Amino acid sequence: MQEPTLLLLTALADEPRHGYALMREVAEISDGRVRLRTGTLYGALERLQREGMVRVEREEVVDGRARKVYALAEPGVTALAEETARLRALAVEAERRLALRPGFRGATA
Amino acid sequence: MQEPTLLLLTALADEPRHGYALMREVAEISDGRVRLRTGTLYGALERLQREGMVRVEREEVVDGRARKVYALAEPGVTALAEETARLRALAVEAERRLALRPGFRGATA
DNA sequence: CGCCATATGCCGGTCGCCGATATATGTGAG
DNA sequence: CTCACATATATCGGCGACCGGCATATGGCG
Repeated sequence: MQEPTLLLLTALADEPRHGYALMREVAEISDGRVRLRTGTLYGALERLQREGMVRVEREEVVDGRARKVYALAEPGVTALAEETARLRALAVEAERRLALRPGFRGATA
Repeated sequence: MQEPTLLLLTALADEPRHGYALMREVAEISDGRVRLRTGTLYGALERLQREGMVRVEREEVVDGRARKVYALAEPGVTALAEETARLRALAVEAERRLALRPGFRGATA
C-alpha cells in the first residue's frame, strides 16, 4: 500500500467524508506535504471500493453541489490497522539500526 | 518512497551488505512477508545509486563469486531517518483515529 | 550428474500515482 | 455584472516502481 492510499484511509478512519473534504484532510494530516490530485483521489476511491475497503455511505446535495460521502468499510478498518502496525514496527526497526551507526545524530531531533 | 525501497535502506542502515544478503535481510526484517525479486533489488539499487542514497563500498570475490557490497551514503541516512519519522507519525495518527471509532477493538492486539 | 544455494543482471507487463483538462455552482471582489 | 476563486466530481495519457520470468555462472551436496 502506498502513502496516498494510506493517507486516504487515515482521513476516513474517524468519520465519513466526501471527496473534496478528503483532499483537505489528507493535506492537513501530512502537514501540507501531500496534496492529492483529483486523478489520484477519485481513482483510488474507485479502486478501494472495488476492493471492498471503502463504500459510499450516502449522496447528498449541499448548496446545489452534489456530494458523495465515503466511509471506511470493515475490511478497510482491518487493513488500515494492520498496515499501520506493520509500518510502525518497520519504522522502529529502521531507527534502531540507524542508532547503531557510529556517530549517528538522530534526525528525529 | 515505497515499502521495498524503505526495506532496502533499512537493511543497509546498520552495516554494508551485498545484493543477495540484502534479499535475505529484507525477508527477515519483514518477517518473511516481503521477498524482494532480483528485478526489484538490482533495479532499486541502481536507482538509489543514481539518487546518491546508496554507493558501492567495495567489490570482492568470495568462493569464485563476484560481489558488490553496497552501503548507505549520507543522503540515504538522512532520507531514511526522515521517512521513518514521517511514517511513524502517520501510523500514530491513523491509530488515534481508529481508536475514535465506536466499538473499535485494536488489531494491534 | 543433477539439484540447490549463492550471486548478479535484463526485460516486458502491470498498476498506482501525477498532471492536465473538463464541467458546474456559489461567493466575494471590483 | 463579471471575473476569479473555492467547492465538487470526473476522465485521460503517461511515467515509474515493482513484479514475474528468464538468463548466466560457481560451489557444495547427494
